[in-house]
Amino acid sequence: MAGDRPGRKRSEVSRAAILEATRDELTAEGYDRLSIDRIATAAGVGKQTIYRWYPSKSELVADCILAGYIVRPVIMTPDTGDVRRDIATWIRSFAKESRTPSAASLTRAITAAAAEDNAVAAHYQDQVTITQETLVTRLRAGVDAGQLQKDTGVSTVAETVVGALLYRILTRQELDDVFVDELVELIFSGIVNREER
Amino acid sequence: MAGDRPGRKRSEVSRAAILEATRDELTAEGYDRLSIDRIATAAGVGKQTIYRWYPSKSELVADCILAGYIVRPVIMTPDTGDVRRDIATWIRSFAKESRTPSAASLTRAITAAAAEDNAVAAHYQDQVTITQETLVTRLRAGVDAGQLQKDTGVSTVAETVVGALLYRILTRQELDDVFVDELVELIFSGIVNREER
Amino acid sequence: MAGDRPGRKRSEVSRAAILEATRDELTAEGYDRLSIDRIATAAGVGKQTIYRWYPSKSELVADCILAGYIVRPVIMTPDTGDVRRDIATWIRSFAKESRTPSAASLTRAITAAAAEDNAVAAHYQDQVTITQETLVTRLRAGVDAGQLQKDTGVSTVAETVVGALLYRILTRQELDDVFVDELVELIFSGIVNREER
Amino acid sequence: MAGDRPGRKRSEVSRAAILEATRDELTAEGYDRLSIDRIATAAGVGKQTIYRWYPSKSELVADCILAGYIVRPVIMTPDTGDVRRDIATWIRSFAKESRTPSAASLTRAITAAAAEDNAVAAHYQDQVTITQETLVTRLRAGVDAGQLQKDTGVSTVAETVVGALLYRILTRQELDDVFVDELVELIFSGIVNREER
DNA sequence: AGCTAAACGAGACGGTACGTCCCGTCTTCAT
DNA sequence: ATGAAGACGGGACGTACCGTCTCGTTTAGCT
Repeated sequence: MAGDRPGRKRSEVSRAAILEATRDELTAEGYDRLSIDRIATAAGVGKQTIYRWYPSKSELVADCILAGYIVRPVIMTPDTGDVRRDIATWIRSFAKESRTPSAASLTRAITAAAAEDNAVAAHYQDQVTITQETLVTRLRAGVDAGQLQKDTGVSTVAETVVGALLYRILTRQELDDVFVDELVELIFSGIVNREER
Repeated sequence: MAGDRPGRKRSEVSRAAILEATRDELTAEGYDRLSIDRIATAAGVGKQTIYRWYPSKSELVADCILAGYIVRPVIMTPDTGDVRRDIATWIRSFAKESRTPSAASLTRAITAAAAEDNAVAAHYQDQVTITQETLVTRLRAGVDAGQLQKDTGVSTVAETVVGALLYRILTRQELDDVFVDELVELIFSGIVNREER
Repeated sequence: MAGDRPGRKRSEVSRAAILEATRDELTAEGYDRLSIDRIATAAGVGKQTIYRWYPSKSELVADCILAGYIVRPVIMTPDTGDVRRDIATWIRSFAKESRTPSAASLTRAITAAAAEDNAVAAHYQDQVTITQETLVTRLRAGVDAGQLQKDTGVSTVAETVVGALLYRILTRQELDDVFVDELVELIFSGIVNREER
Repeated sequence: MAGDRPGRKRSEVSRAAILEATRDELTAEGYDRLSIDRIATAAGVGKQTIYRWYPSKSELVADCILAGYIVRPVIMTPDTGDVRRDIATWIRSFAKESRTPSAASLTRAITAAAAEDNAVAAHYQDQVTITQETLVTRLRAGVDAGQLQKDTGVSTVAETVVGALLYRILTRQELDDVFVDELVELIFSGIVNREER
């Protein structure tokens, strides 16, 4: 069989401890100030056990994301039949959850990590895609129901929404109701003045 | 007179050398791997000369932005009378410029810096605001001309556009024509299906 | 019968491989830089197989000496009837053999080991004693033959000779003919001037 | 002028602290178990300050000897006119001093160091030479006074005496009166039986 | 012209963290 | 039961940088 090599197996206990410690450090200190020494100590693990599995700080963070230690809780939206209301609810939930200081700082940290490293960026992308899934699904249902235009670039819309929200988080601006409302209005109605057409 | 203290004056040659070296390091290595020692050596300057003026890495980067060493070239748009065409042109220019590898990596580095540090974030915000200025001005003109809706949240629109573009840069996705076109369509027309109203 | 326990018996092949690898490491690197990991790899043996039999680095080296992997070839001297000539021959042989670079470095390594560790020192002492044996025997024969003084502290003489030789090896001085001749003269005749008595 | 380089000067306080800590570690742990980390901590010094001046553990120990932090107190001998008595006194003093546990362990450590490293060996040699100086001087005076044979290889005698003593220290044998007396007898009278000539 | 003082390059300092090597132990599979 | 393979918690290695602190030197304003 494949995995029947001799030698001790990888300790899942250690793996979990390392990833938890990494997430905590990331939240508390940010990506820039991550310290492998500190993570090892906090996880009660030898440094080599970290380096054995992760060639670099970024791979560690990447696995942290992959293993689901750094997740925005997936936001669900009921399908009330009114797309705009449902999407607005989703955005409002996201905004609310983002106002938690620790969530915001973890988001900033992980975004910085993604910005600086290719490997992290890939996993980050996957993770955000999952977050967007509900949004995309609801939008698609709206298209099918004829409420949204047939040729709507559903994923572009989702990305634009998430991009706008992340931008506010990164620049440390409030995700307040005014912004959310304007964003929803923008997304749905656009800015063209149709009265004078 | 103020500032007429005795002693040697701050060397502008050194200041410029430091900021240039910082920008180069930032482009090449990213914010995370910035090294003051290396900057000092590259700039041919003693470390103390850096620390005399910048209490920390982030302040240095902040001044680097402030002094215009890290700028996206301000993109101008002619007012052809057609708002949508003009905005599309602006976005397309931004996208094109962002496809330069060094511009993209510098953008990522500085965004990471902003994500991790408050002081940088503030200057970053200012800088992006300047970048958005043309966009905002053109949009406002469109509103005045009656082409756009009166209550358009002009700066929210600008932020959403920039947010979406930055998001693509951060996640290392192509800023291709399809995305740009869909973004423009989204911004102007929204996604609601007006046929079946 | 004793030792008839169940299970696989200790592999003499492994034991030999370990001791040989230890001797080689010792010669090449010295006691200070001995590495159990490297020995295990070189011997094609698991580390545990070493630790099962040797509680520490020093015990390993001690057994290495005990098992005769680290020996100065026993120097024999014919009994020509002339003690002084025979002893001189012995010393000259020892000196010659010590001029081999690998023999010298192994001697230094093992001496360092003995200096730093009690257990090694004991075995070292035994080993040197064996080396001295021929010397002591020949000296004793000389005493019996009336050529040497009756109350000669035979083992003190042997130790002094060996001590002097080792001292030259440790300090990396040549064991040249001049030194050997002076040593022999010293041992046999002493330094007192008998002419003017 | 020569030494007018820019930059902060080497801290003599740190140098002294490092050498003292090294000597203490050497006495307590031996050469093999020397730890630069521990020395740095004990000396209240950054590790780099050690590595800046000493490329390796052995260079550090070498400077420690050179700077006189590891010395056997120089043993003086009055010239009573009786060479044998004076030399015996010297040896007895050396033996007595060597019975101090810390002196013995430091001697063993430094001898191990000399055995394993060329650079240390050179300085060690110098240091021992100084120790032997008194001995050599007294012997030479004995030769001049006609008490010793004219062609006595004075330094070979000194080396043999010291070599024999060090050998006993290395192998952890007592430097008792019996040994000392036999050594003195051997050195002065040799072992040849003159009665029956 | 001489004095005082700030800024400069250079570089040593006490430290923190890095990524690697090795220690001695423990676990797993194969013989 | 023994053995090789190899992961584990931990200690030390030698290096890179941090931010601070002297140094000798240069440049300015003030007397």
